[in-house]
Amino acid sequence: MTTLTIHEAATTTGWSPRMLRYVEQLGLVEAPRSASGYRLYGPAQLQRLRTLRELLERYDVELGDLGFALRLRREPELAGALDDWFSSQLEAPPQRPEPEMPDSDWLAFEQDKHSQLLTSGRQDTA
Amino acid sequence: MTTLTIHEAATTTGWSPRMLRYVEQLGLVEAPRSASGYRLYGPAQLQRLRTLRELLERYDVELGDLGFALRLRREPELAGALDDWFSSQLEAPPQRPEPEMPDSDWLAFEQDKHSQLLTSGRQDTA
DNA sequence: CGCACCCTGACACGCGGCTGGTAAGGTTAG
DNA sequence: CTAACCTTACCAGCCGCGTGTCAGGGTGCG
Repeated sequence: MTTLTIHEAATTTGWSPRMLRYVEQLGLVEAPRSASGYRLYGPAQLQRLRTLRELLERYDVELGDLGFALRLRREPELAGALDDWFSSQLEAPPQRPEPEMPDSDWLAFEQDKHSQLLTSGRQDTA
Repeated sequence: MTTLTIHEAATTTGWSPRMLRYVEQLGLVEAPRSASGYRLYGPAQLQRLRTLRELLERYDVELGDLGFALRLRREPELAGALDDWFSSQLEAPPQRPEPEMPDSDWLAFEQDKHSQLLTSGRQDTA
């Protein structure tokens, strides 16, 4: 069995147990649990924790940023809305149709749907 | 000339002049300047500011998050690194449909999957 | 000319994220 | 049984974000 307890995982990855739980709470590295609820860190989780650390210092990003990036992946509509908003800044002409973009078809669909939602200016909510 | 000064733009978009400068500092909405340095808000900027506001409240994101999203668009290397990291284990735990499964079983399943990811997923700076 | 606006920079302040620590209780192994 | 772990939940200090405000100086227009 190549799984470590949270304390062991902490010492070998340079995080604190507290932060391991926090990182899990952010949804970034979730350790499987034993039958009684103990977190079990396997090689995959350890590797992920180390690369996470690497990411943070190499690019000077914060856990919260990664949490947001995660959210973008879990909420395509949000990602689409942002895509749309950012693209409205570029003076480039309507370059909507992508020639080679297989996996993002469904995403493009979402974007369109929500861009219309957003640009249909309704700010009367009070 | 359909440009507004920062104070006018503020009152018509619901931001404060202070926040307009802050938003610009984050790189989110940059207004062109007059010869003497005054910010000139045109229809495009005003629309962008309103949509930004809409984004923030509709999806409950923060300006800092948007700043990070902007950074992702300006630093493809960072975006790639995140892509890489997330793809090494991205599943949706809250959506796992299995009703009840012995802990040890799905634990083994997870670990197996992750080991495979690790051994085969040699990310050679893709 | 004067007033009202703009600029940048700086300080202030509340709130919430990050991180540690601790308490109360369950689990594992000797 | 005991000791050393683990769990969750809470409280506390630090710090940065969001925001207001002020100071010192420039601009535009009646």
